[in-house]
Formats: sequence, C-alpha cells, structure tokens
Amino acid sequence: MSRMPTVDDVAQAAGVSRQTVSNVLNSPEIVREATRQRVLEAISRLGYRPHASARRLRTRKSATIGVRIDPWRDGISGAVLDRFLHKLTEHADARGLRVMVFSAADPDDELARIRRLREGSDVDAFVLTATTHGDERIRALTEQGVPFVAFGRPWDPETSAVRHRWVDVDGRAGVAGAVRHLREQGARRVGWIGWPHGSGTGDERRAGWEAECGVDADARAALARHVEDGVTEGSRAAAELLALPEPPDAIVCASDSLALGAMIAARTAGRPALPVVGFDDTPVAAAVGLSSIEQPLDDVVAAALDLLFGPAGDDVRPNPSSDEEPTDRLLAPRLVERRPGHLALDAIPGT
Amino acid sequence: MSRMPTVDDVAQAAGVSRQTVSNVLNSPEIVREATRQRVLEAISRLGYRPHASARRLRTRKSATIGVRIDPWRDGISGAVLDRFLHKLTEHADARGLRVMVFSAADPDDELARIRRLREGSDVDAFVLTATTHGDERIRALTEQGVPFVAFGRPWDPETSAVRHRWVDVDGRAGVAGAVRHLREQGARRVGWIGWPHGSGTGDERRAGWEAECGVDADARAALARHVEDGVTEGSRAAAELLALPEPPDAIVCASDSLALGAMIAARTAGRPALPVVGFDDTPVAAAVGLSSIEQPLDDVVAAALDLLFGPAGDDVRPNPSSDEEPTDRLLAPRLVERRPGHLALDAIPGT
DNA sequence: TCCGCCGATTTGATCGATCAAATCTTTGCT
DNA sequence: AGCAAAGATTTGATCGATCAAATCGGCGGA
Repeated sequence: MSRMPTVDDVAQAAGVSRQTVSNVLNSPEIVREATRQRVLEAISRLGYRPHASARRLRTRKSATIGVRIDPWRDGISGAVLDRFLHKLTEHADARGLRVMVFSAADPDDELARIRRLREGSDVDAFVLTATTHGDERIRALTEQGVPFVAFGRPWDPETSAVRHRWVDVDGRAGVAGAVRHLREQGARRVGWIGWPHGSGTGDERRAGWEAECGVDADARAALARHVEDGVTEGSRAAAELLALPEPPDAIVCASDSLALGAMIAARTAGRPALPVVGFDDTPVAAAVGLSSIEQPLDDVVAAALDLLFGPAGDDVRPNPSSDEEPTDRLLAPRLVERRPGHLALDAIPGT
Repeated sequence: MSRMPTVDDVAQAAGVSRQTVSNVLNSPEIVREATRQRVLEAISRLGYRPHASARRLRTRKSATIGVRIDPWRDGISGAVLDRFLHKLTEHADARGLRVMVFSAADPDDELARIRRLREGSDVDAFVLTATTHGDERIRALTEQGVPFVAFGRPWDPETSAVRHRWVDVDGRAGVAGAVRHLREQGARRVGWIGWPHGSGTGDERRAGWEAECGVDADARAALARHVEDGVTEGSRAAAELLALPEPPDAIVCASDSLALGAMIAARTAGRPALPVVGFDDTPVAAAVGLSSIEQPLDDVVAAALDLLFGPAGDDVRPNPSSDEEPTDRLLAPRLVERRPGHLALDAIPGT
C-alpha cells in the first residue's frame, strides 16, 4: 500500500469499526481487553499513526505550545532563555506535546502572531518569557481568552490584578542564600554589583543581598554598584570596589557577565582568590570556573506545564478566573560553587 | 458570532461560493478583480483566518519546518545553533512558514521523532544541524523521501555520494582570511589553537591557517596546539605557545572559547595587546572585545530555505535526484575586528 | 441567429479523524 | 427464563478546507 494507513484500514484489518480503533487510542478503558489487543496488533502491524491534522480539525486542539524566541541576545545571559527553550521541548515531548517557535518585532507584533497561530488551531497555549513592568501581553491575552503561562512574575500591581498563571525564580532568595553562604565561609564584607534600579528582576536580586549582607546602610551604599549588564561594566565596577579603603572580601553579581568582569578585575588587582558569584550559571561561568546561582529550569518548566495542562495530560485548562486555587509558582534557585582559579593560570609554565 | 468564521461564512457574506473564497486566497489570478475585492472585503470585515489544520488535512502540507535543538553543549559555541534557530524563525516567518522544534536523545531517536512529525503532516521538511562524519541521518532521510536540508557539509565520501541539499560555512576560507589579514597588519608568526584531528569542521579551519601562515612545516608544528574545546584548555595552550623561544605574535583559534582562554593567558603573560582571533562571534566575544570570525547565518538560513522551497513560496521541493542542478551552498564567513584591551582594565583606578 | 469556446464560478466529493447517538451484547437480578 | 441496566461496538454526521468536475455566462465566428 502506497498511502499511509488510516483508522479505516486498521479497523478492517482488526475486524472492528473505525470508532473502536479510535477508542483504543483515546479511551482504552471503554474497550474490551481482547479487542484492544487485536486492534493494537493491527496498528503495529500496519504501522498506523494517527494523522495529527485530521485529529486537530475535529477536536480543535493541537497539543502544541508556542514560544517566542527573542532576537536581542547581546548579553551572555540571553542563554537562559535558550536553555529554557530546550528544557521546554524535553518536557513537552515527554507529555506528547509539540513546541512551535516564532519571532516577533515587538509586543504588538507578538500578539498579532499569537492570534494567528491560535486561530488555525496551530497552537493551543503559549509561554510568555521575559515579562516586564506594565506588560501589555498579559492583559491582552487574558481578555482574548488565550491560554498562557508567563515565565516571570507580574512586576506591577496592575498586572498582578489580572489573574493569570505564572512561574518565576525567587532571585531574592537565591542571592540571599549565596550571601549567607559566603559569610558562613568567613566573608565579612560582601559586595554587590547589580543593574540600575527599575528592573524588577534586578531589584529583587539586590534585595536578597541587602537582607543578608549584615552591614549598615552606609556600608551598603559603599559596597554596592549599579551598572548596565556587561563584562566591561562589571570589571570596572569591581575594580572600584576593590580600590576602596575597606574593600569587599567577596562579591555577588546580578549576572554572569558582571561576574566575569569582576573576576577578571580581581585577578588584575592581585586578588585571584576573591570569591565572586554570578547569576544564571551560564556556560561561560562553567567554562571559567565561576560560582553562580542556577535557575532550576527543569522545575520551572515542569511547573509551567502543570499550570497549563494539569499534572498530566495534554488538555489545556482555560485561563483561571478570579477565585480559584493558586495559579503561580515561585521556585528557589541553587548556588553552584566552583573554585576560583580553576582557570589554572597559575599552573602555566612561565608564570 | 461565537465561533470563528469559515469559508462558508465569508462566501455568504460576499455573495459567492466557498470555492471562490478559497481561490481568492490560493489562486487570486483566476478570480475576476471585482469579485476578488468583494471577497477580500468580506474576509477582513469578518476577520476570517483559514483554519490551518483543515487546510493541511486536505493539501497534505503543513508549511512547517522542523529543527532539532540540541541538549545543552557546555561550550560557549553552542550559541551558534541558537542564533541559527532564531534567524531561521525570522526568515521562515517572512515566507509564511512555521518552525517546530523538538529534542532527541540520539540520532536514532531523532529519526524516530522526525518520522512521527511527518506522518501527521505536522512538518513538511527538516533542517539537520551539526552533521558529523558518517552521519546516518542523511542516508536514512533520503531513503525515506523526507525532504531536508543539512546545515553542515557531508564529511565523508560515503555521505557525499548520497545526493542531498546542504549549506555550510567555509571555515577554511574564513581562517585563511583572518591569518592573511593579521600578516598584513605586521604579524610574522601566527599561532593556531584548534581541536584534536578528526572533526571535519576543525580540520577545515586548521587547513585555512596552514595555507596562509607562511612558515615551514617545522615552524607550523611548533606554532600549533590541538586541544579539546574550552576556556581552560585554550588558556593553557596559549600559555605554552607564549613560553616558546620564538613565541607567536598573533593567535587564531578554532572557537571563541579557546580564544577567550588565549586572551586571558596573553594578559597574564604580560602581552595584553597580542591579537587573538576566535570563531563564531559569540556574545562572549563581543562582551570581552575579542576579534572573531562570524558565520553569515542570515545567508546560511536564506540559502537553506531557497534549497528547500525554491526562491520564493512555501511548496517543498522533493529531495534532489542524482542529476540535477547544484544542491549545496558554501558561504564565506567574515572577520569581525575588535580592539584587544577593550576590557578597559588599564583604565581602572588603582591599577 | 446559433454554436462553440473559454474564462469565471459553483457543486459534489474528499482528506482522516472524533463526537453523538443508535444498536448490539453481556451481565445481573428476580 | 425474562428483562432491564450496564457495557461494548457500530453508524451517521461533522470539523474546515481544497480538489475535480460540472455549470454558467459572455463573446466571436460562421
């Protein structure tokens, strides 16, 4: 037979009807065991696979989730979203879901694309990444009844008021834990290099440092720097801190880019053993032997899918209304410790 | 109206038949201008969008391409495939194509998943990335008649014998160009840090250095190191080279990871101005101010889609048979020059 | 004036699956 | 044994679009 087998072919081969074949696949429990076996045998003998488009046409579901992938990835940290995407496909595969990616020029364009993808039953639900202050997408999708989950908490009261599903990583707890750990290891003055105020993520992370650094407000002001993300910026800020009369004896940073810069600055300043902690545990951190706070992406993805589809299965739940059980999850990150000096520069002949 | 409008709704609204509406969308040239306008007006008034699954069921096409995304590679260089993926979605969107991603444990698993995706008309064609020596996937997909294009040339005669579509970047020409450029700038002994022999990509890149470095075989042996990919490895190799009686006055590397290591080693060895060139122009290179050879991913993606779908349109061409016009494209990369010392460590107070 | 041709449009059938309701089987209880 | 309820299976309709073939309408030529 040249064409792919269909339910009818299987039905004929097994001596049953279309619908029974369909039932074996979709509601096995209502089929008698004997017939079930017979049908399964026929299915595997003919190599039958259900035609996804036909099924979707009928059921109006696609078992597909959509994710936007971002164009701007100058920073090292853009890598987090890539790892997120990869984890997402893994977990989705395990649930029998598919992942479709798309790109968009701006939030409006993203909304337009989302609408289009959903209209054709191409995609059932979406994962929004990189939520911002006053994120327009949350409200728009909620109003349109498009099922989605956000990776990133709502950053302002307005968005919080819109009940929706989200998952995020507790940056504050992560940084606090790292600072506490450094102090247990003997550090007395832990410095902070973060981003300019105003980004939700950045402010959260800084709050973790503030809570645990154990010094008064004046000392905190001296020990903190806020710069744009980047290796150069991190390097410069760290050099400033290390040049203080009372320099820090450890530095925690809001990103691996900043931390890499800090690490290089420490080396240059003759303090190669200064503990430096970054955030996101990107490949670069692993490559240069930098401690870093790792986002538990596996858990994040699992939680996101749970919220969208329930603990198991591939039926999208509708967006939550305003009076139900919790629809969000805040997960704690984990400190990955590495030895400074892992670069082994000291072991190099001639140094 | 609660449900989405269909062709029939539009037809009724415009006072024509289903098929005419369909024609306006798919073969506008056979519809009279006046009716065409009337139908278009009705379409936009009702906000009609064709139902993708229904169309696919009928036409047996999905206008969707599949790409495997790799489980995390620890190197910095994994970023290339991510950028590739992003470019792919951009170009695909522009052509009205969709991109579906999936993950797989190994090549066999990948083939199984590809088969499944194609059977349901989920995906029309695939892009294979990271081709290897003796890549099983090429032959398997060709035999099964699954349309695909490889990003990566065939690395052995056996695979070359299987006529298939591929696009690749001419690493040899890229490295050769960089070496030539360094020599024009006054370098006399250009070193090489690459990967162990055996990887197609790595050997090609090294060949570019050999061709243009302008020294005899003995000197070449002294000036080259072959190590696994990684910052530490690059750093160690570079330190060795710089400790030679006649050290190199510039170093070209097979990857940005190696180059970053080399750059740090140069700094440590007191030669911060040593020109170092990496490969792939990853975000890290940009962040630390490292020159790097950039793969023209835009062109790669455009070429790949051209090979699959023709210069325009979204009809997949069948895999090439053995006697047709060229089915591959080799593209030249470009050197992105940056200033060493961009890290501005020298400008730091206290140094 | 009538016929035939050609381009524009319409009608009937189909893609492959699931839903809803009808029909046939078995089971359980008196 | 008889009969209803529960269980298993089958039949007819449908999802929304396109394909293939039939129909309609206008125009030129005999």
